[in-house]
Amino acid sequence: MKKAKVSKKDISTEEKIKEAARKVFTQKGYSATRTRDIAVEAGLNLALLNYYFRSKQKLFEIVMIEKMQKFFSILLPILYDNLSSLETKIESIATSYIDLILVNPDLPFFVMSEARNNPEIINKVAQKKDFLKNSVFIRQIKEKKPDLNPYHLLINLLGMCVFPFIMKPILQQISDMGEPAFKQMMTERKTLIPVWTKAILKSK
Amino acid sequence: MKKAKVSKKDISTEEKIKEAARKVFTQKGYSATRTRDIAVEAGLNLALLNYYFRSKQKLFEIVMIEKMQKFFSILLPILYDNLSSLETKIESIATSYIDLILVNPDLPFFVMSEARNNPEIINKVAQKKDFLKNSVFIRQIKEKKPDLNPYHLLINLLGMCVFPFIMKPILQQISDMGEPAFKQMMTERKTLIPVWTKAILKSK
DNA sequence: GTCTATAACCTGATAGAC
DNA sequence: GTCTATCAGGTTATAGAC
Repeated sequence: MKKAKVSKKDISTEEKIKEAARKVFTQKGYSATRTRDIAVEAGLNLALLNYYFRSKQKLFEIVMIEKMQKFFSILLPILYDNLSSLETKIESIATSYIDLILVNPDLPFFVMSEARNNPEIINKVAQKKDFLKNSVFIRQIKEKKPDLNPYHLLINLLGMCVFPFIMKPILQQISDMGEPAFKQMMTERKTLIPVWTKAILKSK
Repeated sequence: MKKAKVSKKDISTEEKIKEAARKVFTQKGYSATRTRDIAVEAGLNLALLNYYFRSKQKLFEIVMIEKMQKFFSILLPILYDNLSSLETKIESIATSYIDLILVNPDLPFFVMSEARNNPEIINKVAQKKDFLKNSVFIRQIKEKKPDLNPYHLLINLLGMCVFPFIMKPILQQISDMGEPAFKQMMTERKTLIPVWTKAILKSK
């Protein structure tokens, strides 16, 4: 019997495990996390993980697909929006991605990392092979700048949003930048990235 | 007794192990590699790893520091070059990084990934805490664009070089881009990134 | 559904023969 | 120096009591 109402203090054991799994897997990756870590994080014992999910692998795949969807669910509707201009799309992507990642700082690294170990999993969430090629976004770039490979621009845009978070551990070691300064910088980037991207579009 | 001459077919066992360790560790990361994988890759047996290097951890640290140095050894001399202009530095960084990573495609991910698990290790290779802040490069950006946080530009520049390699597994799944097209794109970027970076510098 | 205890397996490291 | 065999400890998964 499932409960109809779920308050913060009254979540199902299954959900407790998932929540703990989300946290530990995204922080440490598949190989480095032990099922014990998840059990402890959830305040439960090991046996329950296997009772609710058959194995570490199964539990991981659930979390993985969820996170992948989170990562792509921002991109997809914007890329395929027929009504908005290219400029508007660029602004939307920058703002939504940075806001998303500020709240989920481990997300980009986790997605990139596990996509490497298991590239097929991307197909489970990103429909057809050439969904990028046929997007409105790519078409709009081609119209604006026919001589440029449009993927360059998409990579730059995503990179400017995502890469700072990936480089953060190194950046904080080799500079005097603390956590508040980093967040401040990422907030600035929400308005700067569209300006820069447009400058790139206009260049030479 | 060490040999004076070392041909390709006549490398020491120690070096065979190191070479195998480089390959497996950079591909799979610390946690996911088993010492057995390295032994097989080297065409040797497990016991020899512990004979030459005391433990998995020790062997890893050797590889890790080596790779870190490889990654930073490009940046350092350019950042501190008193003679070259900012524009020249930008061109040097783009060209050298992309050339380096085209030959070592797993390098950036490995460095970012393991720097996360073990941030202190960066200090073993990147001298003092504020070596970035006092660099000629950062000073030159400040002169050219006093209103901009100079780290923005460095992050953009590095990101444009490095991020495509990090995103490659995803990119190849969601687009029709194969290996030759990817390499072609990265070669194009060697000349495009400086153009874009200068456009960013000139932007409002 | 939840727990403790344990099985079954894997992995890093070592002993000891050659 | 190199190998085979094996240990010791940890990890995933399951059995069985409650």
